Amino acid sequence: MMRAAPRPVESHALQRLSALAPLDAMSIGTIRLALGQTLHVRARRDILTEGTPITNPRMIVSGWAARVRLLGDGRRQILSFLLPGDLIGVCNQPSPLAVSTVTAITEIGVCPLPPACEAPALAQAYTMSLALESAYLLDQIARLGRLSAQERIYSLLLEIHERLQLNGMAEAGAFDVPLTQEMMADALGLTSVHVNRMLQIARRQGDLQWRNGRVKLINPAELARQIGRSPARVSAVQLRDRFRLNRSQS
Amino acid sequence: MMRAAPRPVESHALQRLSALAPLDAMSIGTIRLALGQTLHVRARRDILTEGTPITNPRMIVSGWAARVRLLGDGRRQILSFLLPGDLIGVCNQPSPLAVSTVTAITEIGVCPLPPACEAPALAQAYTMSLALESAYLLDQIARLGRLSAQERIYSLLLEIHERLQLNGMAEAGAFDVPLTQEMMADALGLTSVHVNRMLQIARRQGDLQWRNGRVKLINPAELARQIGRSPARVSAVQLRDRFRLNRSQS
DNA sequence: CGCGGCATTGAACATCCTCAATCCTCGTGG
DNA sequence: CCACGAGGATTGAGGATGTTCAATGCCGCG
Repeated sequence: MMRAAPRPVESHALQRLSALAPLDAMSIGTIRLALGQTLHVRARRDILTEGTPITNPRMIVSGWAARVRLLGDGRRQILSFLLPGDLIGVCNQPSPLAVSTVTAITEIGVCPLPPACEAPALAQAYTMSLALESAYLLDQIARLGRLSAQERIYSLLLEIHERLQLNGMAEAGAFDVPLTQEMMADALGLTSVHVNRMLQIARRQGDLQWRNGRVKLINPAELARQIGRSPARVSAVQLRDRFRLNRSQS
Repeated sequence: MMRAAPRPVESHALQRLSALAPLDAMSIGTIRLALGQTLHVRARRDILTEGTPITNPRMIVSGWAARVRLLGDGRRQILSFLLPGDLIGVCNQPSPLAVSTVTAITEIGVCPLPPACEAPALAQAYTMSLALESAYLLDQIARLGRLSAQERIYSLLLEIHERLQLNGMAEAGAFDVPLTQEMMADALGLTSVHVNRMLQIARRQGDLQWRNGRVKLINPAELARQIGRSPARVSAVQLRDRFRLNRSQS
């Protein structure tokens, strides 16, 4: 499913962390060390199971994963997507349990969380990451609770766009999205049939293109305005490098 | 709206914290000190505004608040409810911004967060509290995404029941809920009209009673089974005192 | 008594779902 | 090179679940 990546794939996680906090050489060294221990997990494999003790915090290096909740009767809700640079199982409780199952969507690279004990900048980045993660969870709640199907789709794609920009995986509104319509549906509280229909409308209206797993938002800013979405902000300190790659667009 | 409480009202926050982690005398002293500085906020007042810098972390002492997201056109989503013992604006970022507006639902008592720097047990309790909070956010996502209106109502009431048990505000499946049907609707992604209809069915089926702001779940365990809900668990260490007050029931 | 806020009701309607068939694409094996 | 199979996308028809709008009831309070 995943072909060889066109560029050094580990760089995305590093780019994200260094966008979350200014990293010193020490931190970067620690990160590289951890990246060297990256292991790969096949698509569809669980890498964490709800209710299970969390042994080791990790970081997504490449590929996409999803936090999932299963309901006894087969219904499934994707709580959030995990992209390169996102953290897994980070918390400082004594005997933490996973609060959700995490499943690999594509084949993914996962490395142990670079230890932050001697790198305050890293700890800083993790704090920001957690804050962002929880902000996106709140967005997801508002999305499911109060947006129409069409709006939910735009909102989710805009979020993904925003997050992929942070780690350098999006350019000029275009980015890879290895999701089936059914996964979109499971994330958005819809059925795949309905997602399909709404996507067709979106394409017909010229709001986006979606071919071969690649999405292009024709006018992200306008879309965001239209559904009243503003980028997630969790700190008065500006995230670095954001939108750097997208100056060209409008 | 709020009458004088029948019992020492500050005890609920304390009870919650000590259920989250075993507190030493030092911690309890710190808490009492903070409780002494409790200020009151009128119902409907905002105590935090989305996008605004967070100045001081606080704790709910009495009453209910809600984390809210407003959509430009008047749509409103309640992200979560804040009950006595819940924390507000806790995070260790440098310049944190509020990610959601917090509004008082009833008149509430709020005190500064008891400082945990010299009380590791307190820090522990806060960590648990944050973990629980995020677990409940995930529940909320699954609720909005994949449950029917009827199931959402049961699920939310069960969550509230569970949380009120933790801080000693529920007994034998009965507890005060100062919510209008419209607030329920805003939390559940429904309209108040529909909440009304579903509640009538629930009452008619003998699943619950709801009079004068007091809810009684006739058979919480059976309800939970029916919608496939299990209590939130974030740590392998058992929360203390849970259900202590409810041995009588079934 | 009259007012305000909330709960309740009805009828018409929109959105989204279900079920099932069909199409498309792509990789496999003959 | 082509038939085949699998997974995903697309389509249609009918139906369920929730919404909208507007009226009415209820109840505590000044």
